[in-house]
Amino acid sequence: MNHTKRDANHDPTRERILDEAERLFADQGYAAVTVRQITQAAQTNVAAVNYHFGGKQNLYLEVFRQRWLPRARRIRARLEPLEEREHCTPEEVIRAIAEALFLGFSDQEERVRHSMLIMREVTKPSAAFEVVASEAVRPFLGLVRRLLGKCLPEVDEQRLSLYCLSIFFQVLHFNFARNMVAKAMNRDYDQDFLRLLVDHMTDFSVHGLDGARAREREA
Amino acid sequence: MNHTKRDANHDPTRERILDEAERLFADQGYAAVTVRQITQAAQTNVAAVNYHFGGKQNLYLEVFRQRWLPRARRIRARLEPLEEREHCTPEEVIRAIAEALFLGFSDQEERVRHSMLIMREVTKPSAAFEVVASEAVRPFLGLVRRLLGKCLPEVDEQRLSLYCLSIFFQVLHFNFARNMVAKAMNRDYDQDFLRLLVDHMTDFSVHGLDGARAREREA
DNA sequence: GTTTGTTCGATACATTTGTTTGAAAAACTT
DNA sequence: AAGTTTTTCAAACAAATGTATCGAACAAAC
Repeated sequence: MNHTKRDANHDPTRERILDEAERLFADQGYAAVTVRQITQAAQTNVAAVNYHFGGKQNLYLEVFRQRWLPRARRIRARLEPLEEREHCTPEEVIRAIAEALFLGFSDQEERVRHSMLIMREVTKPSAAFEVVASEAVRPFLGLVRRLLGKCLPEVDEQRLSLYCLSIFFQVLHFNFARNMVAKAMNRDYDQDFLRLLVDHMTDFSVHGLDGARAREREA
Repeated sequence: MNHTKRDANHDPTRERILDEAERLFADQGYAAVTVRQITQAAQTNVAAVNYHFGGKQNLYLEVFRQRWLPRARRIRARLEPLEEREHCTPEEVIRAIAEALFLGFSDQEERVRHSMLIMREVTKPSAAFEVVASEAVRPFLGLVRRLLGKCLPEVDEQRLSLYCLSIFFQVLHFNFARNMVAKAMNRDYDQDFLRLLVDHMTDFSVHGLDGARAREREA
């Protein structure tokens, strides 16, 4: 009855399991991770997963609900100030997106973990996909769309969506394919490189929109 | 005599296993697929995988060697005519890339399968990654770089690499995240939509390069 | 101190996993 | 047609997997 430790958010074991589970799931994917790996990393017993989460599958979902989604909301919140402004340029919007998704994490490891989990869900949707799509991806893309739409009022719906996707995909991809990028660029993925990526992304995408703006001027 | 199996050259057990294995691995990932699923789909015995390939891991590698790589080479071959031409515009290069990666497959299912396999290797590199990277990705990016470099002779190395990656990532992503795209665009991923994507990709990326061209003119 | 509810951990359990085996069947060679 | 090699299959194997059980440890309430 009493909420002694029932405030699940402060149960150390539960928290440790969530942390390690997120790390391992991001790193290896759902099927490749075993409950024993998780509990061993969290320095507890095999049964702990079933006790606290009722099974492996539910633990996976809980990772998204309690770890991934809050972070996604935090990232999105960085873009909301732009929405209140009366006017902003495409460059400002795109740079804000790039900065949010490249630099909006507390460290590199968190950024990679976050990107990996979403990429895995896109690659092989599970029950978590619905949650992620409706609670994070759709609102985020919607926000981006509104922001861009405000700058480019004459661009038609479909084209606008494509621009949003092109921008979003580039950032996502530069985040998650960092091994390939590091190899292709022959560079470390350090903070400086991330800043370079923000600049590149912004430059490339702002000009990418020029087609739309030219079309707009004609109309 | 009843040689229903041996004489049909496209029906030998080995080929069927490779086909079904590729389909399943692309669909679910290495760890999530069981040998029994594969052999059942290929209408043969569990032992067949070990007899023909020496194990699950090696079958996975063989899928890349015998199915994925040849297809990747075929795709790349579509770009090679451009290299022989004395001069070509960025638009021609980018459109050729988009067309190769969007329309260069015999059907939609093959395109999706192909994209999924590479994305999975990027997400979680296995022994196959080295093969894919050195035999397909590196040569492809190298070719794209040479083609773009020919059009934009004054752009520095690093920037050129970033442009190549931005272009490559967009196509890859539009290919593999088709569920998300279809949902965001509220459209089917049919042939018409692919052609629309080619146009968008080309338009967006050609303008994306304008920053580089402007910088080039200044120099 | 006793009770009561919660957390934890060693162990057990039933499945499922990839792989092996040995013999039958088929295909090929002579 | 007989002999040899290659291929297929059912069954078995050990290891690993997710989950369930049950009692000990613990903390708070009485």
